[in-house]
Amino acid sequence: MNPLPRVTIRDVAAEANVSVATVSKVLNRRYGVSEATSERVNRVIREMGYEASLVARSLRNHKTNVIGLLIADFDPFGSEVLKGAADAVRHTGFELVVYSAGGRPDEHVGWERRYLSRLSGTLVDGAVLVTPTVTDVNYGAPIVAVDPHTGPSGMPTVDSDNLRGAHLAVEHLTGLGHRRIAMITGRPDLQSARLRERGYREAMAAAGLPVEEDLLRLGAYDPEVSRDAARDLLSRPHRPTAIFTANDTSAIATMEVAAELGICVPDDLSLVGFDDIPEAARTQPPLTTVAQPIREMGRRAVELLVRLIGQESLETTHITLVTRLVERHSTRAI
Amino acid sequence: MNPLPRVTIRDVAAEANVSVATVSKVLNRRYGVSEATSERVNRVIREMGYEASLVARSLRNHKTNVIGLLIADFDPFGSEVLKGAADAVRHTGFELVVYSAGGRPDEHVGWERRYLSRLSGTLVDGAVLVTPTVTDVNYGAPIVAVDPHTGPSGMPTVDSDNLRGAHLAVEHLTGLGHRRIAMITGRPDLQSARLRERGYREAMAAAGLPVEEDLLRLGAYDPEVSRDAARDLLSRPHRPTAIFTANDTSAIATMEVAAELGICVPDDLSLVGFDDIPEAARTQPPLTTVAQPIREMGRRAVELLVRLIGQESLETTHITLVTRLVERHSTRAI
DNA sequence: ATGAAAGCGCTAACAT
DNA sequence: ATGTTAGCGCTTTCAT
Repeated sequence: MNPLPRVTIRDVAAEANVSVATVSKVLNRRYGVSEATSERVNRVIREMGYEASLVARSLRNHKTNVIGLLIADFDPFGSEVLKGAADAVRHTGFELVVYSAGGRPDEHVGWERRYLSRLSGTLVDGAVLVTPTVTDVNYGAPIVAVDPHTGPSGMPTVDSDNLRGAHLAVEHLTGLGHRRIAMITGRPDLQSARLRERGYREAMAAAGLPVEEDLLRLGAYDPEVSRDAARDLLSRPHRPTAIFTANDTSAIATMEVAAELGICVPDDLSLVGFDDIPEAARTQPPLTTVAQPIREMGRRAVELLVRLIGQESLETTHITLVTRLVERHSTRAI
Repeated sequence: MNPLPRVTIRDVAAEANVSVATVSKVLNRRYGVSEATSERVNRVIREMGYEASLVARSLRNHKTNVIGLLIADFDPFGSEVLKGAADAVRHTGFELVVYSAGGRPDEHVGWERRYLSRLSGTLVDGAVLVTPTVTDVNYGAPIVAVDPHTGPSGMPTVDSDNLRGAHLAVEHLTGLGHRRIAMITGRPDLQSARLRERGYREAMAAAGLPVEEDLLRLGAYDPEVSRDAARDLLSRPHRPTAIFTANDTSAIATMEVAAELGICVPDDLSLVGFDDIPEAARTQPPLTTVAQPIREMGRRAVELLVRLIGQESLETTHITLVTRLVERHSTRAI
């Protein structure tokens, strides 16, 4: 029952009556091993169930064939990026390992930085950072950021066109005749959230509509905060006829609050989200939202990273994917 | 732009004019370093942004404080287990790293075995295996299996009461007056799937209903295979009035096929799934299903593993969680 | 209080 | 064809 000690290359060497160097050569298919020896060593390897230690190997080589993905939380956005990355990695000969922040809030900011320095050059050949808080550092290995908190820095980045997405959302609403359009905003520390808010303001202005600051409420990409925001917005005497939320999670929270208040979506209130997470298609009514190709962002990030690792010279290291409006049933003409 | 070489303990030592041993002592808060030296070293560490390499450290110590989670695929089940595990790990002082199978089919069976031997004793102190194909091996580190393919072996296991869950599903259907109840089965290589099928047969028998072999179709826990199964079942002249599917993914596929065929759920067809993945609550109509506490399975697996790593002596290493019927709107009395 | 040196498991020069 | 050896970055005796 007690864990057996690991079988090491020395055990194999001893058992096969050769040196560890020979075993290593067999392992790595190097030349200079006779057919007979090679076969014998392989047999012993199989018999003993030996596998080279990834750790020891990493320490020696500086190539591991694994790419890391660092993610703060397994929220819907992160999970989708993850799936896309897992998908892309299949065709690359790399393996994927995922690190999640331990979760202690005090360790939150900059956690990817610590992880990275501990891993890079050793355990991973490069890493994808999902919504990282830091983007300014030069690590020991290539890094690609997906939807970073701060705007494009020197770091290779995959994001989507948040500004245009917000335009699309608001234009859809104004096109439907809405004029009192509120917004539940995202996390002010995130570039994506700021762009979505800017898009809202620009599109309102373009439609000749005044932006009433009172109609902007912080949702912080968080269900609870968004519920409060929605409750505030919807329990006013002169409430907005439409709400644009900075992400789908906020929209879903808003929908729930509306239901509690007896406000019918879309009859009494139009709602547009952002992201198009899988859940958005399954709300009641299904949510009209701005789709970001989240999985594709994960996929592209891995592809970019692999090329970076391979030292390919790239025309550009900033990829911005298009956003588009997905009209479902949470909006209606006024 | 080119990645800087890693800062190593030697760089720090050189910069601080001490030996690497001293730096190591400072790092690990060992006694025998003067206050002054310690402070100086710490300053240099901060200035250089040094972090000890996880790899080198693992190779030396044989304790890493990280637990691994091995998962074949980020499917809904696996993702939920992952969330539960990530949750539980927060309170343990361990860190979680997730490995996903590369995905090449030829490498599929037994992939967790290879990973495990490469990691154990070095990179992770123990591992959680999600729906592993092998359960019979003694590795270098503690292992906990979640919903293993084969039945309980010697390996510590977390699963749920699949047999009782299937009973619940079929009893619900027979209680509603259904008699022609079909089943779309799971993957025959999985213990869980076999138990669900056995439960179906037992409950049918208990209700005095004959099991027509023709009413059993393979769904393999796979959307595509399940669609075919559903199409076959539903396009017969004398079709079943109810279908019990081995998991929710199959149920959702069946629901889609029913819609295509103009068969109304639940009016023309009652449907019961298994798992209660998040998607199940959001189908149209919402799916009646047997809930497994998937996240809790992940949580319990981590808890069990941590105790195993800590050498605690346990009363039992097999945890079976209860399943329960969640009645939503995909079933109706005949 | 500090440092020299051995060694964790492995690979790659460099012998033989 | 095979073996010897150095060294990857770190921790830990064991000197000094």
